[in-house]
Amino acid sequence: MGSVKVTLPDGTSKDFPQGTTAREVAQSIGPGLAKVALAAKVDGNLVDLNAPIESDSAVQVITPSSPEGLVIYRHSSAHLLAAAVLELFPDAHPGIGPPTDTGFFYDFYREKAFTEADLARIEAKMKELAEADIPFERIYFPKEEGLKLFDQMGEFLKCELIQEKAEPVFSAYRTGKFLDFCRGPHIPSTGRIKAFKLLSVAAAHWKGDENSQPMQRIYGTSFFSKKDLDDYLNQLEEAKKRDHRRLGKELDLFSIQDEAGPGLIFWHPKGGIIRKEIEDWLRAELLAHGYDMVFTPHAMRLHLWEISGHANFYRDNMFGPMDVENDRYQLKPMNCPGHILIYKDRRRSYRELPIRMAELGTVYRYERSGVMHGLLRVRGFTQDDAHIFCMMEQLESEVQDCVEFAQLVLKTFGFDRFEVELSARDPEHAEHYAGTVEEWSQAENALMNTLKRMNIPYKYMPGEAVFYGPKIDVKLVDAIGRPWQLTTVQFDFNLPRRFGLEYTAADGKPHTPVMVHRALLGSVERFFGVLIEHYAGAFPVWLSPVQAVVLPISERHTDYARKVAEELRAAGIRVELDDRNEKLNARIRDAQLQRVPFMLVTGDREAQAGGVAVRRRDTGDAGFRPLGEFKSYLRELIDTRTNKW
RNA sequence: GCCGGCGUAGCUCAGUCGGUAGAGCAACGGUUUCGUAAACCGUAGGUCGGGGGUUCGAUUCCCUUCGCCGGCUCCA
Repeated sequence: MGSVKVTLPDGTSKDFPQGTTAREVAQSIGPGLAKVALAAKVDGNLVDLNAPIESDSAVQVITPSSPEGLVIYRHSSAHLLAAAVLELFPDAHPGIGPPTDTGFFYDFYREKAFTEADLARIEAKMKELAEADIPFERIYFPKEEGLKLFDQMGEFLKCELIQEKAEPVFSAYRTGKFLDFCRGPHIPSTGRIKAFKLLSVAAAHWKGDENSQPMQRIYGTSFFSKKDLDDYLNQLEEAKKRDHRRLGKELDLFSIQDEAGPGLIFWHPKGGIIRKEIEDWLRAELLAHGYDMVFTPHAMRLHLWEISGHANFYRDNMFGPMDVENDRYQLKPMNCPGHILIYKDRRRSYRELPIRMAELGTVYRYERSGVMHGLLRVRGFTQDDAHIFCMMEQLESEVQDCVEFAQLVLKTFGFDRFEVELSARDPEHAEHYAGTVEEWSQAENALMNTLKRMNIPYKYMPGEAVFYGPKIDVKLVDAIGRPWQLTTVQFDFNLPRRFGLEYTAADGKPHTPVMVHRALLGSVERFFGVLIEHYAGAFPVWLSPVQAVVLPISERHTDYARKVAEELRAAGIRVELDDRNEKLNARIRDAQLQRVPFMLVTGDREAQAGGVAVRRRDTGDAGFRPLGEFKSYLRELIDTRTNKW
């Protein structure tokens, strides 16, 4: 029996008998480590703690503090879930059950649907199985033999997976009565799973194919400690409180009307004023960034969409065409063809480039009935769209300007974190893409260089590009850490060619310009939805529909209160007078619930001294301020678009 | 589109094992004139999402349709 040399992450190495396990390695480092160990990484491969080490290797013990720890733990949690389901529902057939970013799920095929009550029973059974501390036992099967076994068990879905994915000898894990085709690794035993909760049951399709078997997916989450679990559950509660659909109703910002149709947004006065503020800011910035503002029709001849290709490859996402006289018209799903027509309306010189055409362009896209979601997924929306026509050598600086512009958006609306993704072509399938290999490399390099020059970390996503060009997506991260994809900067090789765009270059000859599609907010609707959730309805002063409310203490203070309101209104401040016959407390409560940033209490003392008693929505009573002073303070908060004050 | 759940007053919800419905808040009328998160009394308000069926009788049971919610899939 030989020995193997085990190198630990700190660089030290030690000899062990061949076939020693990672658990024994952990034990030799310290009993404490062995106790918390979940799995191990041997030469970069994740394995079970009791996997034998057969040759010299680098070994790292995976514990709850390792990045991989939680993923493995949740994968094991998914197995625990399946084990519990099979105990209670022998008619359920397990499909797949992976960990996710926030927990885990397991898909089952079963005739009858699981109910909420079933979830509670399953969770109780999981608890029981966890307390029984059942080991996760790794077993190897030759493919044929394993197939036969799963077939005898009636696990037809597992058989399908084994047929497709299994190595000649594959691994499976046994947890009590539950046997699963699984690569692993898993934690040592169910007793280690301390804090978990089942969250919901929903539908899924077998292998994500909607024509395939409908499955029932049970979602759950697990954490190493009860506290982490509680924190997560609280965060879910917090997210629920911020739900823009609920706040949209409570704050009277927008609605969706049954009578009008799903996915179509009605902006109420209070949402409307916020939209106006956003748009005013954006327009001013667009002009400052050298964009031209254009407006294009909402419906155009279908023929135009045939040229652009949308009538073909985008048809499933378009409203049907309408008959007009002897022609067919199409409600626009995109703004690009309109802008292209403006470009094409006369000859263009290289001296004019880049041309940056911006439009708050309202588009209509057909979304399948089950997918609409408040403001975040709708059928009619307004993109803050722009198309940049330029020469290849101008591309980098244009892209940089777009990314900087996106950063300005983030800053202005109080987001401090973002993530960037660069989607490139799949190098294996050049035939799927418009444009030559050289052009693609040039464009991808331009995007990449820009991000590198700007020192922006990004995720490189090969194969994620759309067929017409590579793109940069910016996801902003909101106040409670959720990412939202809004900004997109897309390169386009396709449309300039399809429409035969040209400019006359210095050599006097026609050349084809390149085109960049770019949206910063994405769509005004979605952006608004994200903003509502980000601020939890408590907008900064410049965006608040009502910036201050004046509250006379009793009827005899109404005249003074009215004067206060008029003076603020004259300074362009959105102020309301609440002189309803309600107690001060009640009116304060209403203003708080409406997230009005400032409440101005006016009684005898204030009238006497010519000022207001300021109450802030966040910190409460802020004491007396002379009216003139408060007015300029408020004006400044608005003019500087201050997010925190 | 698919799977599951749900549609009762403006809002949030209760209720009817088949005999046409209630609460709180909001609205309206009155009393009260109040100092930092809900004063008091009263009034009015519903073809129980729409259509069809079963039934002496349907808000309740069945079918269908529209919409919403949780997901799948897809995207700004």
